[in-house]
Amino acid sequence: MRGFRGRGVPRRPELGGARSVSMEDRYNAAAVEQKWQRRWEEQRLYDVEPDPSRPKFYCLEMYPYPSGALHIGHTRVYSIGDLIARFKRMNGYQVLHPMGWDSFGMPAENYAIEHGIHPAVSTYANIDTIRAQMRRMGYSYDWRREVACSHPGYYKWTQWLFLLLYKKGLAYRRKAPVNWCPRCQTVLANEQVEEGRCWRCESEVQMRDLEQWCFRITAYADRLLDDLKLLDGWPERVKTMQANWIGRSHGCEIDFPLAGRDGAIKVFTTRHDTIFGATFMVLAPEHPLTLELARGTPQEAEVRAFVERMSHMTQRMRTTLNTKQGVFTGRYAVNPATGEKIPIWTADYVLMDYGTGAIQAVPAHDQRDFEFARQYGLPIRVVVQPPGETLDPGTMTEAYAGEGTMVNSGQFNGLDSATARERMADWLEQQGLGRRRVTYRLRDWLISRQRYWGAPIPIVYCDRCGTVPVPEKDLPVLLPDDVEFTGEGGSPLARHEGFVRTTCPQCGGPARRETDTMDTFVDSSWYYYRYTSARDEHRPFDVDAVRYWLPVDQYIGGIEHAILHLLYSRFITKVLYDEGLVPSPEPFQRLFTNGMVVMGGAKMSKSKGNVVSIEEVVSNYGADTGRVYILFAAPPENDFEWSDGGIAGVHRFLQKIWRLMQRYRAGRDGMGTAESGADREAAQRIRRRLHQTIRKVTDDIDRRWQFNTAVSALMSFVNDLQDYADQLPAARQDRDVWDEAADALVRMLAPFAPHLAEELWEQMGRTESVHLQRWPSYDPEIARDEVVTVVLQVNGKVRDRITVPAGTGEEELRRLALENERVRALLDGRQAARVVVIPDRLVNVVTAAGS
RNA sequence: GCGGGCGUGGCGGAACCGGCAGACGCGCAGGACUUAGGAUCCUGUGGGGCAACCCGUGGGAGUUCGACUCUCCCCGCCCGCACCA
Repeated sequence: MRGFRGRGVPRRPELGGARSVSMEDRYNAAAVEQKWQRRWEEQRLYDVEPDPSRPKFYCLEMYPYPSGALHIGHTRVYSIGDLIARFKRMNGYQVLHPMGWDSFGMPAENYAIEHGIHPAVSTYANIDTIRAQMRRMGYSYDWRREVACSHPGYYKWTQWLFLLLYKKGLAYRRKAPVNWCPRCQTVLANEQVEEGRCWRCESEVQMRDLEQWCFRITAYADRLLDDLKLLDGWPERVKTMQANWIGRSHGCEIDFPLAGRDGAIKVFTTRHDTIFGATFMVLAPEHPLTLELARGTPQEAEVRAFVERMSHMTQRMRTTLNTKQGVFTGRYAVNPATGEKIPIWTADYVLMDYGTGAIQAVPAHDQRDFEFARQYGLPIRVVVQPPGETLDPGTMTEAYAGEGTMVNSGQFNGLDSATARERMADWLEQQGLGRRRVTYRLRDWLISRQRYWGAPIPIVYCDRCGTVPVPEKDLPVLLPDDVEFTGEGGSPLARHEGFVRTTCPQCGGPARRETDTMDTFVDSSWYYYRYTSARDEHRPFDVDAVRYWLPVDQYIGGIEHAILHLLYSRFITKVLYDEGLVPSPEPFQRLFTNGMVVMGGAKMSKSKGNVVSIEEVVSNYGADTGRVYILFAAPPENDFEWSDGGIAGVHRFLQKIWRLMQRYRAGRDGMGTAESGADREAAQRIRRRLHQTIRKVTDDIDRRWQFNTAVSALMSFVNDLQDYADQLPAARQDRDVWDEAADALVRMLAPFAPHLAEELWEQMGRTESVHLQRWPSYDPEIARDEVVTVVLQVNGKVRDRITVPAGTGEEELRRLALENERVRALLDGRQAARVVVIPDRLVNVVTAAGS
């Protein structure tokens, strides 16, 4: 493959004397990287402003939570993003490439509780550390646009956003059951509950109803689902996850009248076709009717005890019990289809916050109802018969949930179940018994946090005026600095009298502030707008700037945000879009979810002690080596295993380029014009390989997103170039070809190894940064192979290879194949039954059918 | 259980539209240079066989002149969701 190697030609002829290169023999990454980082900063090389005369490209990586230090996983995301940003810049785009900090959140507050260091102090120290590390990696951010969501200049506008939603009726307060730790006196997020216990003090977590602020994301459920169709540039996987999360289902809401008293129980079902098979009903334990119905029945005490027991159990605890539990309420309802009296139960498998919190139980056709019926001896009635089978309630071992023919269903008997679903919906609506309904799995977004380190919710409670939003002119509602972090007794804000006590913006009377802060996902749901005018003090963002830059052309981040952050951002964007503040209904045109970096098979994490420090990589090999390695080690969507050997190999590659370029510079004056046949051919071959490499690298970056193969293409080309330098004395090498190759190679290197490329570029006598140059283009004519290897097969097996001019015709190839010695020997006098010719690729000689 | 993805040398991976399996790199072996090498360079490196050749992309079938690639079944691993009515 490497055409020039291994032919016994003396190695390394003069070419300026490879061993006597007067410049540094080795690339000194530390010195060069520092030099250029300083210069880029002095020149404000990566600052960018809108330029309507040029196409824009908004390249965004998910902003990080500023934990102690940058780790390898981070650098993967940023190295990919920086590659794309630099590549697009070199292709003539005006590239917005900003960075900021998701700097509110619980870890800083917990750190404060444990170490007595104020979250603001530790957070800003961490930011300084990470920013410095990012600079050492050489990422091309416009740092003037840096945002930190914990900065009052930022959260003022997060509060503005809250008020906007409040005004639109999309922010509201409601009682919601939450995980509550009685010892810590605070709410816990689901992920902070481990097997029913508080992660910090191991107390048993309770369910508690608390007043909570919510965003009405469910009002956008349809649009969030339907607009997924607009997102061509998103991974199917993420779209599927969002669609499942939203969980739209079409069905009916049906009223089941109570027997012997007024009132009815509303249920939601997607299988209203099975209503004739509803032999009992089940209410969620939390359903408001559960206790009410049981009152005065012999079952009252039992129901009361059951509901009480369930109230302490989280959803997770209920689910992990494999058996369903329930009790009879002592009351009956009337099946509106059959007129029968059916018992009303309450059970743990019915959830209050889905549908209506009550179900019609059709044990023959729902597996959960079936299990429950078998366990408690409730009747089972088949109303859908599967094709070619007759179900018998007595012998069934599981529910039949599929389609079939209606039986035991009055006037609907004989219909197929899909048709029956439509007819019965019509019938229910005509009879006033029910109505078609769409239900979602998606819940409203609970944004209250009983925590200090977040954006205060800008609401005031006044005895006279009630709930009053803080006027926009009074924003931001500042977080007080002087609070105590004890870890006991809930939010420090609630105990801070100076914060809580205020006056009502409406009547001027005494009032109390809301002490909950917002979920950090609110902060991150709009930060990509703030980048467009990060220091604007008068509005959340400059609408014109947003119109120029948005939507984000490429968003890059981990799969862990497939639902949360990405769904919330889409929601907030739609709210802003409806206000006419942003130009598109979707924030992120294309989304890329990169794989993790693992070590010893496990995700790198401090607690596992398998963290590779980025400092170590930079000081051992330099930032460029780290960047190229991370791009080369695996396709960007794969997880990959960090390997010390692998990074050393990449370092060798960069050193090899350095040495080769020093040889080129030293030997350049002695080079010629490669006129003789063999020399001409060698030079042309290099030129062809160069143009092929440009084609490959460009396509790999731009279309295929296969940076690993782009790097390997560069490696191959460098190998070829080195062979060329090794095989011929300088005088026989072509200076023009060398100049063209060196120029294009350094340009292509620029997005991968920006410091090395910049240094080489300067050495070549260029005065303007390589990062402001155009990406090299290739000439398809020059890239075209002149000769190709054509494979000769006999009955599909490779028997020989021949070299022919590219574009050799079918007839000629057939002739060459049939005349080929090896082919003839294998044919052994037999006739070719068929000859398949694929020009420039292969000839397959087939002797007989089926052989 | 449901949904999605993935199985290729000792390792990471390549093979883009059905056409040379293993590019590029790591590792390993041998060699050159060297006081030295953890620098650099050269050669070799899927398995079997002296060779012709045979086998080989998780396993089995199928379609095809031809399958890592397409279809079906099975096995294994990973991810997501999980009592959502």
